[in-house]
Amino acid sequence: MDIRQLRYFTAIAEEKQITRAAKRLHIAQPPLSQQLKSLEDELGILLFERKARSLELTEAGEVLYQKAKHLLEKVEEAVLEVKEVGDGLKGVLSIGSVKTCFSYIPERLLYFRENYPLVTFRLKEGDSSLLADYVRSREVELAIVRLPLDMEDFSCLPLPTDQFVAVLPESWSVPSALQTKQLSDMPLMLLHRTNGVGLYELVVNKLKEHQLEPNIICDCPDAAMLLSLVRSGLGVALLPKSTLPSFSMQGLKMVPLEDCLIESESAVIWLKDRYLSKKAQRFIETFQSIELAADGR
Amino acid sequence: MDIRQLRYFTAIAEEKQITRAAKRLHIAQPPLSQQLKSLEDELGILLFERKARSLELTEAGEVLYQKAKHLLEKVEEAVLEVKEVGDGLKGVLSIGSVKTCFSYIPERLLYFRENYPLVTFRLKEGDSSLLADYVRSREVELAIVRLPLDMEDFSCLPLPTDQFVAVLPESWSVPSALQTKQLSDMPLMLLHRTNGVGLYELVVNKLKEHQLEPNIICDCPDAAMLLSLVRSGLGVALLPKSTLPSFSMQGLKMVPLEDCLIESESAVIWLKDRYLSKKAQRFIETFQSIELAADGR
DNA sequence: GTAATCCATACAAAAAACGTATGAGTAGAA
DNA sequence: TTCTACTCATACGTTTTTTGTATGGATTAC
Repeated sequence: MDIRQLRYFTAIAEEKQITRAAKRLHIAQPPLSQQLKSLEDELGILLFERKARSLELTEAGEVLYQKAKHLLEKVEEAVLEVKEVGDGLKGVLSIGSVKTCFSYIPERLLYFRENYPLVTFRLKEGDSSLLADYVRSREVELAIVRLPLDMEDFSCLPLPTDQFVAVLPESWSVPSALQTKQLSDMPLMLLHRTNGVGLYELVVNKLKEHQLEPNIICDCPDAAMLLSLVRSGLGVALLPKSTLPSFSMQGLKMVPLEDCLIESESAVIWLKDRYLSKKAQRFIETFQSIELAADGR
Repeated sequence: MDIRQLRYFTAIAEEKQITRAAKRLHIAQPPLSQQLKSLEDELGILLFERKARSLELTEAGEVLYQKAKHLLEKVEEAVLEVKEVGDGLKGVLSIGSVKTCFSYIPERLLYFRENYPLVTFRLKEGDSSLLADYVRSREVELAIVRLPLDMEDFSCLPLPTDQFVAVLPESWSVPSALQTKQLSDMPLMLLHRTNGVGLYELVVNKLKEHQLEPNIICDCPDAAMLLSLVRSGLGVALLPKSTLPSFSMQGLKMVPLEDCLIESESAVIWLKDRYLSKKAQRFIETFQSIELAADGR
């Protein structure tokens, strides 16, 4: 039995005539007679009672007609849904993001969902090297991470570079801007990945390049913890500016670095030369178009 | 899209390998590759992610797999059910029966249902000519009727001939047997069809053949009414013997006709040279085998 | 009785599916 | 690394299936 045969059969059942059904199906009449016969032979039963002028369904034929109609509907439905999923119009998209980049997410998710309302999201977070592993193991399809990162396995879409700012306790007497060299006098606190090379090393190296010996009193993988420590007056945190919108700044003061030497780069990454779902592709396109729009401003 | 292609696809999805799936399907590997490709082309989407050693379903592939599995089950189910109905093992069988033959029914229905427990019944009643019309218009597939009847449109299975008996009020002084000629003295009551020629004419003609002028004081299409009239002492009813088991004989007395001149014939009838459902055919076979068994006694 | 319809069959052409042979790419072992 | 083993994809010829054309038989409408 065949889907085509079922279509033929239902056409005959509805037209009650092979000739008319053949016209409707845009085929000649004899093949349709034959297909009906072969279906009847295969089932070993008579589906139509051949009356003089028209064909009438037998009881078994009626049963098959009801089933076939239902089945054909289901088939159509399945094809449509599979196509939607395949075209990235529907499905679940797993994304990872480091917390310090999370401020990029909401706006873009909102925009994406306007265009693809059937796509839902599953978010994971972690530091960049963990997220890179998630991408490699397919736990997420793409991730928003801070560079540097070993990019051998990944394709990427760079996000706008991001200046580092200093975050000081509000209680401190705070200048409106800082020179980088002033930092060496202050107790610094930096983000540090649980493993791998990242921002921490970037900052330390940058400062050393300028013959500055930083006074790092704490490193921590979590920005919220870090900011709490600042709030308590322990020291000064150095963070990419884009990190801050996600956190409460109560009791804190952000101060830009006047001679900004340190910049942070972020990027959307995904597995290079491997299957990437359509919805992930569309998500990346969305990201891209938003960057372009932002550039245009 | 094709049922075969869905079968192929699910096999690949389950085996995660085209080679293994091809073995399972008893075909060579290349055609299976082709069929998969043609399915993917038709849908316009990738169903499997070609990994080095095995194929993994994409999200769209996973959706199709779930749908396909379900669809294939439904197809199997539909085929089985259609076959059952077509083989007469399942369905609704519409039967008509005149009340005076109803005593034939219960035993045979019981026996039939032992062999075909999924077949259910829809019973209609009426006089023989009405039932003949029901058969012609397909309101019932077969009917149990009293002859005579215009048999041009029908095939039939004759049932055992049936002697007429007289039914008298119990209160009357009743002989243990009657001569037919004694009937002419008595007030007779006969069944009479609402239209058409039937038992009534049969009886009247038979009596006239023997130079007996019957004294018919009532005719009535319904046996129950007729027997009520007898019970009240109005007269004597002449009925086929097989009619009586369906009715209460309280206040009545059945008396055989000694020189039984009048016989009634019944038959199962159905449309000649037209489609007859398998279940009806089986019902007729059952009837036949019961008659044979009864003859053998 | 004739024309018009409709279904079924016969046969040829076109399309689809299949099998064999073969090549390219990758994983695991030597 | 090289070699082997294994998998998938492609090319091409063969077989099977499906379709179209031509035609005959049966039935209805005029």
